Amino acid sequence: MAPSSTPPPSPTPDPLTLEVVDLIGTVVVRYHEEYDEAAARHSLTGAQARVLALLAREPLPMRRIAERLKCEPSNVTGIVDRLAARDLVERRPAPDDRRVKLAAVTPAGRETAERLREGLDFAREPLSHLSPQERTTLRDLLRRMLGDEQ
Amino acid sequence: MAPSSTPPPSPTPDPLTLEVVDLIGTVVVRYHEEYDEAAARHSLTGAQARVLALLAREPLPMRRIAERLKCEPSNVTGIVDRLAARDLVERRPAPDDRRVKLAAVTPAGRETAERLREGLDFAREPLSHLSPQERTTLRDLLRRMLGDEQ
DNA sequence: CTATATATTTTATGTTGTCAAGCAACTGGG
DNA sequence: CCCAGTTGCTTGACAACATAAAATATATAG
Repeated sequence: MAPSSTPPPSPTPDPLTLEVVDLIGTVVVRYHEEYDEAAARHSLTGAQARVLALLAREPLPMRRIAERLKCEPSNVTGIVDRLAARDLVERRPAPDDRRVKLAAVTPAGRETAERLREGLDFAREPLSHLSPQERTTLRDLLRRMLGDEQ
Repeated sequence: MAPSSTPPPSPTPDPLTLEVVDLIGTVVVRYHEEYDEAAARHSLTGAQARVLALLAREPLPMRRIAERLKCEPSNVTGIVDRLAARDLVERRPAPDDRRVKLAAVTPAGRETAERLREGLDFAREPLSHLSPQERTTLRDLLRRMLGDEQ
C-alpha cells in the first residue's frame, strides 16, 4: 500500500488560498458563460467557437487541433465537419504530406471569428472595474502564478 | 448616448487588457484540465464531480442543482441517476413539499468528495508560487474584478 | 519491398445538453 | 371543496461532444 513517506497533501490549505481558489472558480464559470453566450449569438457551440478562433490565427492539421483542445482527433473530425457544412472552415491538403489535412477558415469564417472576438465582453466588462495600474498588477500576479511553463 | 468617458465597444482593447484576458484564458484551461483529471481519478466526469462537490456541502433539490449548473433540470436527472447508480448520491423526499426530491451525498459519496477536493492540486500548485502578501493582493483584485454581484 | 508508424476517418457507445410532453403535487379563486 | 394554473421532476427524442477501436491512406525505416 501507500508508504508513509508521501508528503501530507495539506489536508487543510489556509483560508486565504481557499478563497483565492474559490474566486478563480467564479472567474472560470463567468468566463465560460460569456464565451458560450458569445458563441451562441453566432449559432456556434463553445467547441466550434474555440476551433474557429484557433484557425483564425493559422490553418492547422486536425491532429494539432486535437492537441490544443486536449481531445481525440476523431472528435475534431465532427467539429470541423459542422463548421465546414456552414462554410466557415475548409479542409486543404498539406503540401508536404498527403496524409495531413489542414483546416483553414474561409473568408466567412474569418469574419465570424472577428465578430466573435469583438462580442466577447469578458475583455471589457469585468476588467473595466480595474485601473490600468491594477491591471498591470493582476497581469504580473497571473504570470507568476502560471509559472514559466505558460 | 454614451459619453466619451465610457470605454467604447472598443474594437481594439488595449494590449494590457488583452494580455490579462489571455492569461485568464490560460487559467481557465488549466483549471479545467486539473479538475477533469482529478475527477477521472475517481472515474467521474467533470459534471458528476461538480454535482458531487455541490451536494457535499448540503443536500439540494434537483431544481437548485440545475440553477447552479446553469442547465435544464431534465439534464440533472441523468447526472444524479449516474451518481446514484454508484451509490454516491441518493434521492430523499423533501419534508415540506412532496414534489421535491432532495439529492444528498451518501457516506461513500462524502468520502469521494473529500478525496476529490484533496486531490485538486489547483489550490496548491499554482498558488504556491505566490507569497501570502501576493495572494492577498490577488484576492482583492479578483474580488474587485468580479464586482459586488459575486 | 516489407514492416511499422502516422494522420485521418468511420463506427459504436456513453455523457451532457436542449426542448416538449407528461405526471404528481402545491396554490389560489370561486 | 373544486377547479385551474403553476411548479418540480421525469421521460422521450434528438444534437453535440467525447472516447476507443478498427479501417484507410500515406510516409518512413530497415
